[in-house]
Amino acid sequence: MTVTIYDVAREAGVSMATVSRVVNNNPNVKPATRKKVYEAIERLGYRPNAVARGLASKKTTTVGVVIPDISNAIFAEVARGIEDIANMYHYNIILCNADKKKDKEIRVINTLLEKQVDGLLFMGGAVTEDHVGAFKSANVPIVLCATSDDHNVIPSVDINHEAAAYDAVMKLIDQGHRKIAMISGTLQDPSNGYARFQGYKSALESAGIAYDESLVRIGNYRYESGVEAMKYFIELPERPTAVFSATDEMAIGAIHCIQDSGLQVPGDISIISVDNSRMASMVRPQLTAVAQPMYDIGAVSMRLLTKLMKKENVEQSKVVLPHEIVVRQSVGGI
Amino acid sequence: MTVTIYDVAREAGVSMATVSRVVNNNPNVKPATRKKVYEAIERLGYRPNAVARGLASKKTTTVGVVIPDISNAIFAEVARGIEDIANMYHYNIILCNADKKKDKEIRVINTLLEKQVDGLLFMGGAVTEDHVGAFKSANVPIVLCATSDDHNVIPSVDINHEAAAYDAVMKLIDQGHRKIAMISGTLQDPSNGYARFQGYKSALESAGIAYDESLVRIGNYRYESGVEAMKYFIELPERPTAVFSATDEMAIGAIHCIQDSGLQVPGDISIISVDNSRMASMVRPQLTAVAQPMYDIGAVSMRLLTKLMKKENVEQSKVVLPHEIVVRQSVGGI
DNA sequence: CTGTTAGCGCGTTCAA
DNA sequence: TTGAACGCGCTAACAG
Repeated sequence: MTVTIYDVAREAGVSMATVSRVVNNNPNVKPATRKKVYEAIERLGYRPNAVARGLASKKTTTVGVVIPDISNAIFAEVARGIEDIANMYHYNIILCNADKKKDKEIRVINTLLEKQVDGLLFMGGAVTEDHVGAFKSANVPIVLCATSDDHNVIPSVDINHEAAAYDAVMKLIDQGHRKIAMISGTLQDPSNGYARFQGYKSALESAGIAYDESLVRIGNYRYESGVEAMKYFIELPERPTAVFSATDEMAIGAIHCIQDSGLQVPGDISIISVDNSRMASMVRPQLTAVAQPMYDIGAVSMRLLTKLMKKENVEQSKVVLPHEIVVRQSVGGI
Repeated sequence: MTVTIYDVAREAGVSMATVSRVVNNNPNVKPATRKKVYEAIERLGYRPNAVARGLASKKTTTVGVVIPDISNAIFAEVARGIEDIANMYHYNIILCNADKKKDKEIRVINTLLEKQVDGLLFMGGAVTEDHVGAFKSANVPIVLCATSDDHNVIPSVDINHEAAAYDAVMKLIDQGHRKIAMISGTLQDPSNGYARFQGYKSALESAGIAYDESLVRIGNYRYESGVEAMKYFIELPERPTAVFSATDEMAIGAIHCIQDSGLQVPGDISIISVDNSRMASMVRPQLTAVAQPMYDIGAVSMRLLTKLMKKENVEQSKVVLPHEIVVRQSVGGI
């Protein structure tokens, strides 16, 4: 039924070792022999069995990717960066959604490890002790991707979320805004949530603006929660003149909420966010945002992982990619 | 270093066959023995090697997914549907982007097959003879997902793209429009391109409207190409009163182009599209669109694949999911 | 440059 | 209910 390396060997009149050599591009094969083997392979339609190879060589050329949610544009972009680089280095990726749920994350990490992936890219919520434990039980390299690690012990690639948020809010302050609201993600989320919230607070603080709890709403990163939050802000006795959103999508919800209630962006209220997904230029007014280089985060972390897997020594195991503010039309002066 | 089933066997004082049985939940094990084995597993931190298991059992519990581009929201949604169901049936997925490029598709299909996936989900451009050849050389089930197959010989899950387009254009016609333009995808793309274009033409025809070549522009599915196409239409001596876009994203580009040139949607020009991605309600005016149930297409095709992999007999190997028109605000009467 | 021989870690008969 | 033994298809020494 299935044709094996042994069949090819017989067909070509050589040993299976020789077939293995030509299949793996080992130079120590006489061209004539190589040709014979290729012909036999062709004739038989031989396809190497990567599972057997994996068992024998202890390498699978596949890496595990745990991701919160592939249907989220941000993560999908990261995933594309990962896969492109993986592909370039002849790795395949096993993708697992874990929705930032700790138990699900631990579970998929384990099944990925059972599948003998050569490395693991982890994108998730908080990195807890249990995560670190699971990582340590693996004897393959791990890199955190767009995820922070308080313990600072696992290689990672990310932006500085707090600084990004700080810069965004500073932009608002520079334009003269003082009453600045924030649509945040859950504070349980270290990077997209907590860190960005901290950035917001410290920007206010460094401008001497008192932090006002009533000016912060927690959303779930989605469009609808952006409009909900904004609705709340608009109904405030003294409504903010600007709002900082932790994500583009919530920002777009906020913009539409403002417009739907007869106000103008940025005329009445300015909006800024962090992400700069492709959607940012797909709104009117176009969204001013701090750019988070998602594709690059994916690509760089995969590249780092390849180095780790090859046991090359890396100078920098914690890389922080730069962010920059992309000025479009949603922020105005006061 | 790595603890194997043999180590566990020794630790528990049983044979490796017994360990294998408890790991695989074989009922023929005395509870006391089972307990001993579990304890040994715990003590040693044993993790079954799925590669070895795959070689021995000839099943990997992983399926291959070839997808055009995971960073495209539409496909990302399908992928999520796939992964959720895969997960439910304890499969993992290896994801490969192939950008609808034939040679890349063939290549990844082959590496996926080398990796001994138990099944394959194919989402791509045209299904050529070469594709069919590759599929046949596999001795695992394949299902086409959101992709059509002219030869009609491979199991598939999709909507009827032509009918969806027809319905969309009919909606416009029902509102009194006669001068209806189309922003199409490339006609080389069977489903998103050619089929939707055919639907457009046949809707016109059934309404007795002459087809006008100058009213069709080919885009690349992206936002920018939507604004390009619309710019062209607006500058026409007699501009259309409605436009049908093959995708949401191009439709949103068209809406913004119209608005940026001082016209109104739907006051001056109506817009309708096929997709109904989450973005459709993230524009003003909100986009009227024919809904393509992407998540379901993914979920159903994965479900179908599980049946095929279990050799259950399926009644319907070509499933066409229903589409429906979601009326929002971008279409008006004339 | 080529062939022989051991495993890789596990599932699966077949006996007991 | 349990164990012994074989083989899955291939890589990796080691010889020659």
